[in-house]
Amino acid sequence: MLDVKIVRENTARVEESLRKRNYDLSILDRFLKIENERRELLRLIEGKREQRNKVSQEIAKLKREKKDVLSFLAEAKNISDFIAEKEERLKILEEEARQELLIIPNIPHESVPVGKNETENVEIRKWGIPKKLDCAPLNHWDIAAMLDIIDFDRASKIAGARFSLMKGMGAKLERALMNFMLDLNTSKGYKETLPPLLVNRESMTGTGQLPKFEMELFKTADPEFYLIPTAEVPVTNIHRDEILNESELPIYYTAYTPCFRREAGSYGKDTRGLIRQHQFNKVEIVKFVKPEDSYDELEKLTNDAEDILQRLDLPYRVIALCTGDLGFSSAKTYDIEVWLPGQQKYREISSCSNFEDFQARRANIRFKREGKKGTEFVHTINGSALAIGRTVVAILENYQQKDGSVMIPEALRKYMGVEVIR
RNA sequence: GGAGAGGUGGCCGAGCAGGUCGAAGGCGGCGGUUUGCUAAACCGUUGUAGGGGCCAAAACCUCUACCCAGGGUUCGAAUCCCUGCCUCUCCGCCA
Repeated sequence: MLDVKIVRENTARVEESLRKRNYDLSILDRFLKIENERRELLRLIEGKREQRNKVSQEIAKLKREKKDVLSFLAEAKNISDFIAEKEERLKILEEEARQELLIIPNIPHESVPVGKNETENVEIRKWGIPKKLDCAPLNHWDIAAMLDIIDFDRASKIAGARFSLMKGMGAKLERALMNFMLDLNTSKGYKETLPPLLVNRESMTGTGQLPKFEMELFKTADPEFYLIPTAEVPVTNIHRDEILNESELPIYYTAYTPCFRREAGSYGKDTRGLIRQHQFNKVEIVKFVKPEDSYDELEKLTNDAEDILQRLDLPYRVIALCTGDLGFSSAKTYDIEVWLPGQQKYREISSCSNFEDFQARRANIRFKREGKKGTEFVHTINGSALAIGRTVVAILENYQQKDGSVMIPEALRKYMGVEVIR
């Protein structure tokens, strides 16, 4: 959520932001129209309330002196009736203004490249060289079928499309990756957490999934909970409605969780294999930082996610999302894309974003500076480190061998207990 | 699932036979006195948001709202009534 003051007093900046993101400018006009009416009405009501409070105090005084108050009662009643009527309208306006404000996206940072869509994202750096395989590269689902470590057919019997059943060394590979990633992240100062996978509406609104993206979420009926699409949601909400001390910052968390996504609107995309699932495992890293540090911290967080790929010796590149591809809540995002020989393409395996104070304002996460009056919103940053299903894909495809077996990356062997899956 | 207790400021905790209560007291924070230094003691100060005075800020003054949330009663609600949410205790059931 943007600062109402910025929207009101710095409208041009918000307009530019919407234009760069290819958003319809009408959402801004709608908001401003409602907001102006709301302010005007609020002034009127506050003036009337002042009147009423004065009369009420007068009544209290007269009563104490045992004097007659009848004429004042009638006057006060009139004012109260007037206020009650106007307040109804005010409530409607307040709710409307809030709803409009909640669907205005964050303002991209000045360093974000301007562009229409994902084709105009900018490559920042590349690491590693795709290995020359001594055979024609296979897709991970063919490799997995041959090794009998992922069973998509039975998964669809049990649940449906876009689910997977990991078996044997496949299941163990997922578990090994979780442990490897969590161990590495915690060694860098990220505190391990294991949060709820079902959350309430407030939490989803706090991080920006609601109200705009309801269609992308799974939801339980009674009682009503939302299944998390990423650990970002419960972990960022750890400090919702809190005031942190400056000395506590920065706070680093890491969390392994399953993630649940409807994937509505992605019919026909990545229908085979592990790339796009309704349920997948992910290790996330999240930071709460002071505003002046947030862009340095984003770079460091991105490096921390890259470190995992380097240790697994998987080639990747880092791209900066352009304004047209940037997520709703994000001010700046780096995607890390891993090389997949089976597709002969780089595919997203992590997304690292600085939300500045956009989530913090929605979720009301503030901090107090030492010796200073008042509070400020923290900046929140998070990234995948990493998406585990896609890491499995990358390992299967990059480490496949001519005989159909798959080597285990050096760093993972102590977690797997074997050097090769065959 | 059954029975009970409770949700007040950064924290703890009074107030709850409706009026001068934004709310006693304590802790913490900040400023000061004292001190070789530290501690202690003492004095003062200390909520958030929005609006107006002055739209260039800051300070100051002033108004409005906020005692879990939402409704209701009333001239007036932290206080009374209803609903919801959350927390805790006991019993039952359960991985």
